[in-house]
Parts: sequence; structure tokens; C-alpha cells
Amino acid sequence: MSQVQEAARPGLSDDELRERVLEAADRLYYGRGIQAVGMDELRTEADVPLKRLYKLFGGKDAIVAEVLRRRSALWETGVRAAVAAAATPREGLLAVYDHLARWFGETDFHGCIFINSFGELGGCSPDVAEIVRAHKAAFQDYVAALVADAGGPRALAAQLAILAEGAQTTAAIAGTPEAAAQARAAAATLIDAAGLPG
Amino acid sequence: MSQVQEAARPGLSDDELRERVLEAADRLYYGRGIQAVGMDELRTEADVPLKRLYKLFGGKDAIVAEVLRRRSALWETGVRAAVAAAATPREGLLAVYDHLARWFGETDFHGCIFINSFGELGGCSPDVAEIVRAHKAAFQDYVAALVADAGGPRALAAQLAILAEGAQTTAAIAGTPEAAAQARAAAATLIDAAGLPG
DNA sequence: CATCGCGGAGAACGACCGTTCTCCATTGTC
DNA sequence: GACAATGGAGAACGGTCGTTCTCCGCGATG
Repeated sequence: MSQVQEAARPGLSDDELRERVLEAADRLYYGRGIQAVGMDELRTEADVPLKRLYKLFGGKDAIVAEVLRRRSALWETGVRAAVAAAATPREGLLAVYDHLARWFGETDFHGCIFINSFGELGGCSPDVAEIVRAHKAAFQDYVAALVADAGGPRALAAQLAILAEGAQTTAAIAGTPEAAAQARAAAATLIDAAGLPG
Repeated sequence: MSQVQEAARPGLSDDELRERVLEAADRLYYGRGIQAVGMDELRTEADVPLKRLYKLFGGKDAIVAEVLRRRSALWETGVRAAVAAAATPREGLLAVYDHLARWFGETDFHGCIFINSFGELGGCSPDVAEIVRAHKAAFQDYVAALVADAGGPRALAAQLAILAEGAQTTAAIAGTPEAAAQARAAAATLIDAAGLPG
């Protein structure tokens, strides 16, 4: 058995390695913060040669941006699926908070990676700040579209989005998931007060 | 004029120097993040000898903790004053969001330093995480007391706190202050729906 | 078989971190 | 006036960061 273990395989594709790196980076950055995780630890966790890592991504900044973009797409997919499963427009809006509740209940929940990254790097990295801003703006636009489809007033959308944001920070800091249910109840009250059809 | 400019004074008191250091640390940490600001930059900004800095505080962790504790006290003072100026319990609750609106409108607003610090260090520093948790818990307790005094239901307090949190993150990331007014409108709706006397 | 080039492992590099230490001017005391 | 003590300025230290480079074993090619 030579010292070369992995190279015995016909050679892992670039796409496969990118996937491994991004999965590891997501897990490490989300759990401990971006600055706290060095390239060497990422290299070890993903089991990818450092040289290949730099050839595939160019540098840490690009990996961070890619991780955030993937999380954004994952979030969008998840919330859209939750909303699509609802029977009525009103329940579709409330399904957003049920989706949050499931997320908050996961054992490795550590808050919203966009809020966390913005707190960590927003003051120093315009790139990260812009990705976070775009992600949150897209969510607000999505909620606005849901509210419009449901025939609700324009002002309701911003209020519902603020409730979702507040639930995320509250649950993350408290370390408990009940903020989702509290935000859901508040959302239901706001929706009803807006005279939205049930 | 010798090279010793400051020492010509009879000697700055420890309290005075502590104040200068904490003021500079607050400004730098809040604007750019904690890990992005080194002790040398803090030394320069506060114009305090590095040796004295370590004698006064012991280390960076202690400075960070002290900055957060001061911000917590400052926030508590500010929000209590805003509430106290209100004529009725209902307006007292809404005054919280007016206070947020004034804060969001400040030119150097960069979000909530507790949310930011938690995002940056919450996964690595139990000390920071605990200070942030305690600060947010104290705010929730304060809102709960206001709601109780106003005769509102227990569930309303958590909803109002979540709105305040969401407004802070939304305003910080978007870079605009309108989330405060949106949260205030939502709060008014929730308060009215709870049947709280006007 | 000789040679070449690719890719992997990890050392090396410069920069910066938090912290400590060295050196020196100044000051208060006998 | 000699001298210990204080405190300032900044170099030094060990460690870690992101990134690059060196070296070597390997497979492909003539």
C-alpha cells in the first residue's frame, strides 16, 4: 500500500471536489464563523489538496461567496416548497413560519448565516454585505408577491418579513425555537387585521 | 518641546484612560467588527500606551466584554427614557419603535452590536454569547413588564420583542431606517388586536 | 526505457494577531 | 546630587492567517 491512497481512484472530478469543499465550508463557517475557520482546516475537513482548492476557487473570498450563494438558493427552494404545500394564500404566508419552526428545531441550528456573516464581515467586506443584502431583498420581494397574490395590502409584506427576521435572531441568540411559533401567531393576527380572506 | 507630549500633564487618571479606551473600542468594534480591530489600532485610536492598556483591562476579551456591558446599559437607559416620556401604556410600547427609528437614522448606524457580535463570535466565545443572551433576555423581560403593566396578554410581549429584533436586522442589512416605522405599525396592530386599552 | 508534465503533500512566506519585554527619560525621595 | 521607581515608546515573540512554492512520485508519450 503506497502512501498515495486517493489517487488510486481514476481521479475525482472538479465538480465532485467543489461539492466536497463547499459542503465542508458551509458546515464549518456556519458553525464557528468565517474568520475562525482557516484554509488549512477546510482543506483537512474536505480532504482536498490545498493546491487544488486554490485552483478550483481562487481564494477564500470566492469560497465564502459561493457558500452564501448556495445557502441562498437552498433557502429559497425550501421556503417555496413549504409555501406551495399550503392550501390557501393565507396558509401559504403562515407556512413561512412553520418552515422556520422546523429549521429552528434542527440540532445544528445556529441562526441565519446571512445575518451572522453580515455581523462578522458586513463592516469590512462589501462583497459579503452585498450578497446578504440581495438575499434579504429577494426574500422581502417574495413575501411581497405572496401578499399581493393573496390580495393583501402592500404594508403587510414588510411587517411579515420583519417578523421572520426577528424570529431568526431571537431563536439563534436564545438557543430555543419558540420564536417561530410566536412570530407565526403575530403574523396570523396581522393577516387577519389586514382583512385578508381566510 | 520634548518628545513626551502627554506626560507633561499631571498624569491622566486610570478612570479617564479607561473611558478613552472604551469609547474608542466601542466605535471601532461597532463599525468594523471585533476581530477586524487589533490592539495596536485601538492603542493608537485611544492614544493610550499599550502597557497601560493591558494593566487596565488585562486583555482584549475583557475590553470586548466591557464594551458590550456599556452598550447594554446605554440601550436600557435610552429605551426606558423613551418609554417614560409616553403618556399612556400603549404609547409607551410604541415608543420603543420610535426610539429604534431615531437610532436607525443616525449616520453611523451599523445594526445592533449584540446581534453583530453574536454572529461574529457566538459560535466560538461562550463569554460573548452569554452577554448577548443576557442582554436580549433583559429586553424581553422589560417588554413583558410593560405589556403586563398595560394589561396586555403574556403572548403579546414576545411578539413585540420579535418585531424589534427584526427591525434591527432589517434596517442594518438594508441600510435604510424604514423598518422601524413598519415594525411600529405592526406593533400597533398587534396591540389593538390584543384589546389593550388605548 | 528515458523523459516530461501533472498533481499531491506539506513546508515556506510575509503579514498580522494578542501579548510581553526591553530600553530609556522622567520624577520623587534621601 | 545619587538613585530607585514609574511609565512611555516601540521592538520582539510565538502563533496563526491566506497564499505560494518546493519537492517528489506517478502515468503518459516518444
